[in-house]
Amino acid sequence: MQGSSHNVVEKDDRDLRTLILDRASRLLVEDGYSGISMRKIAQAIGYSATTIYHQFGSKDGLFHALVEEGMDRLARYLDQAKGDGLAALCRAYVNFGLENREYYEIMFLVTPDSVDRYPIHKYRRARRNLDLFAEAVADVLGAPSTDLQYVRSEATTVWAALHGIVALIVAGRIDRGIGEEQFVVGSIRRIVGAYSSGALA
Amino acid sequence: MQGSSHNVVEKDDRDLRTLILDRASRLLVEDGYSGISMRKIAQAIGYSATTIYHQFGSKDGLFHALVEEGMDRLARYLDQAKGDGLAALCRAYVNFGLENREYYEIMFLVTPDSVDRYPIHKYRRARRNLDLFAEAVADVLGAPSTDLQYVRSEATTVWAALHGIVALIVAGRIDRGIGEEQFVVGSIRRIVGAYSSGALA
DNA sequence: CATCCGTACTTAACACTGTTAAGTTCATGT
DNA sequence: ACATGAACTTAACAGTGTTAAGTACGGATG
Repeated sequence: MQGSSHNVVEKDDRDLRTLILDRASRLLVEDGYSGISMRKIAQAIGYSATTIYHQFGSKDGLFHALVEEGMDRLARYLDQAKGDGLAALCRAYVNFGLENREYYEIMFLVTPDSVDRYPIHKYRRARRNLDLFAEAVADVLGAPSTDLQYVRSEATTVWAALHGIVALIVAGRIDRGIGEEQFVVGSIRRIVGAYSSGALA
Repeated sequence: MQGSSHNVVEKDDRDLRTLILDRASRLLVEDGYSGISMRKIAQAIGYSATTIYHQFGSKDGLFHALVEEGMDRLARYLDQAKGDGLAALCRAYVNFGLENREYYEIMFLVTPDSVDRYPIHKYRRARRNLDLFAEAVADVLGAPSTDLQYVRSEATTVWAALHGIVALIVAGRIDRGIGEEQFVVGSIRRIVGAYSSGALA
């Protein structure tokens, strides 16, 4: 049924595509995810909403593209902290989340009902980001890089903890009596501590 | 402007109110948050949508009531594990999240754009739940119950880690190669470990 | 009895959303 | 000159939260 979209990406389409993405990104940052709509984006670029559909197929399509861009941004944060140890990597992750709240929202907070059929290949970026944590965790644990599954699981645990931190802060659910910076620093210290001091063999 | 709602809660209104809440809860569990709408709920109980507005003021009003109910459910889970140590409390939290995904979604995952002006008094329940963690953390740390602010902050760190676990699992973002149960158990062990083995004085 | 009044509820609309069928416009190739 | 197809638009559908206006009824008051 929906096989009508030819997925045409010719030379000139690139321009329109990036124009849409740029404006959408702008509006996303300004108004948050729930503040943007296909019509608003369309109006902002001077095209009709249907044009966006011709380019991205659906709002999810545009959504995915923005998520991808967010993953790249995150990767830049993490790459910069690469090699500086687990604590630095954790801090970089949290910094990304707090400094790019709207991107964090669409990347990890919003579930557009179609998260199940996310095109898997688009998650290579996400997995690569996780692998950065796996490396750092393996380092701290005195990695037997044989058991990759185990290291990945532990890296996911670290990621979950960090995600919890960012998610609660971004959602404004942390008690105001608790200083944000102190909370972040203290939490990361706990996370790293759980892996450093010979804990759990 | 919106001061027109008399907030009338007489005898008979209780029935209709709980009728709405029951059906809404049912639909929430069956269809998830995005699957319910005022009109659908109204149709399910044989009233017009406007009637729900007369009872709850807005979708957010109904939403808040459901969140409150969810907080009670969570409290029941946590109370059952009370006194059995931090690990048991953590496990109870995660179990609640995984066994009541739709409630967890509206409680901590969905941000209805008005999370800022949540009526604070409704968060007594939420804070009480957090206090249960504070107690358990204080126990494990060899509590100087003087520094309540510090204990609360550490309890929030634990909560954040647990929230991350549930959030990622519920959102289906954990790599399928990682066993859910093993992941949960391993993560909780790390969390408890971060506080038990004389870590961080 | 008749009138008023407020409660409980409904209908109908507004402005918005994502989405799509059915065009239209227009340059290009034959 | 004609056909093709790509690029783009208009107009609509079905749905959303929300609200103004109105109806029906029951009880109190003149």
